[in-house]
Amino acid sequence: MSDVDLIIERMEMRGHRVTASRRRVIDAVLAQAAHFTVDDVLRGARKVGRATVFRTMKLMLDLNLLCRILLDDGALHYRLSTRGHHHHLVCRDCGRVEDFTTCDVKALVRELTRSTDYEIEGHWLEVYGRCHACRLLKTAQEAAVG
Amino acid sequence: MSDVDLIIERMEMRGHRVTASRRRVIDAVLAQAAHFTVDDVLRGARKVGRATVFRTMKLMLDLNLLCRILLDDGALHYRLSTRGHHHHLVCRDCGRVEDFTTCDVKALVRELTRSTDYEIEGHWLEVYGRCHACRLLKTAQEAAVG
DNA sequence: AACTAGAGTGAGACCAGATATCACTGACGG
DNA sequence: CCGTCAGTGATATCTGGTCTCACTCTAGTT
Repeated sequence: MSDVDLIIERMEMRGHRVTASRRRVIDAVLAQAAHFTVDDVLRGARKVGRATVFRTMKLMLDLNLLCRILLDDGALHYRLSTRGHHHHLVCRDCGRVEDFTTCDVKALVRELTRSTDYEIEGHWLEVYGRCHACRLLKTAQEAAVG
Repeated sequence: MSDVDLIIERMEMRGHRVTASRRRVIDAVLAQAAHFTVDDVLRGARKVGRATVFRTMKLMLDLNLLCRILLDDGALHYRLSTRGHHHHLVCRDCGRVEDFTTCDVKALVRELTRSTDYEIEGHWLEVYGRCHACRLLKTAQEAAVG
């Protein structure tokens, strides 16, 4: 099943109509890079009204078809997401993103529960770094200069 | 040393003047609850210009006197912070915050480095839950209804 | 004490991301 | 075929934040 079909199916499953406008937004979202802003989608879905783009993206967020990704400067971007709970490893240079699910927070949750007496219900984790390609590039540049 | 003095000292140490306007912003920040928006500070520092409030808070952010805290709805709030790297455990009901530093991400970093070949440089972690008081309140309310 | 460079200020314009309003459209069930 | 209601889009508005620019204040220099 293609991404488009999956998205459409999930929307219909929840009783939402897949109109021409929504379809255009979905197409524009699928055409984006690893992560993007609403504005990027707006530019990619020309004939669709601003409000509808925001509404459709919020809907996709609610249906877990999109997720948000926090850049290290505090900006929130969007990203396609067809799975559930996961985190992001973002390359600070090129913006490339790897999803990962192995956040072993059990130990942390246990300790926090004990020390603070909170009932812990969720967490948000983003990891930042530099991907292999960008690291190679950087060392090559440094070698050229030095 | 009081919080005010600490903040003033750190500002002066870095060559920034502590003017009357900045002083008013600092006072307004110190008067806030666990976390707050720029707008809250704006309301608390009446005679100071909007731009100056933003500038001063950014300065305090740069000097690690403030930190940002990501609420689970994606909103970014500010919080007083006199220490370095730490994370937040936020109560979803009352907004109370506990700081903690024990984020044992070493294992995660090792695994991600191995599996993705990124050089990992940083992370952002927020934990959400319900504090003891809010839990008590909730169970009391449920008992009253049921 | 007067001078001056430069940090800091504030009113206001502007910008981006997002929501609210409201008249309209168009798809579907009866 | 009609009524209903989800969805649409133009537009206004809001919020969080930056930019600009003329101004002020202050610390250091003569």
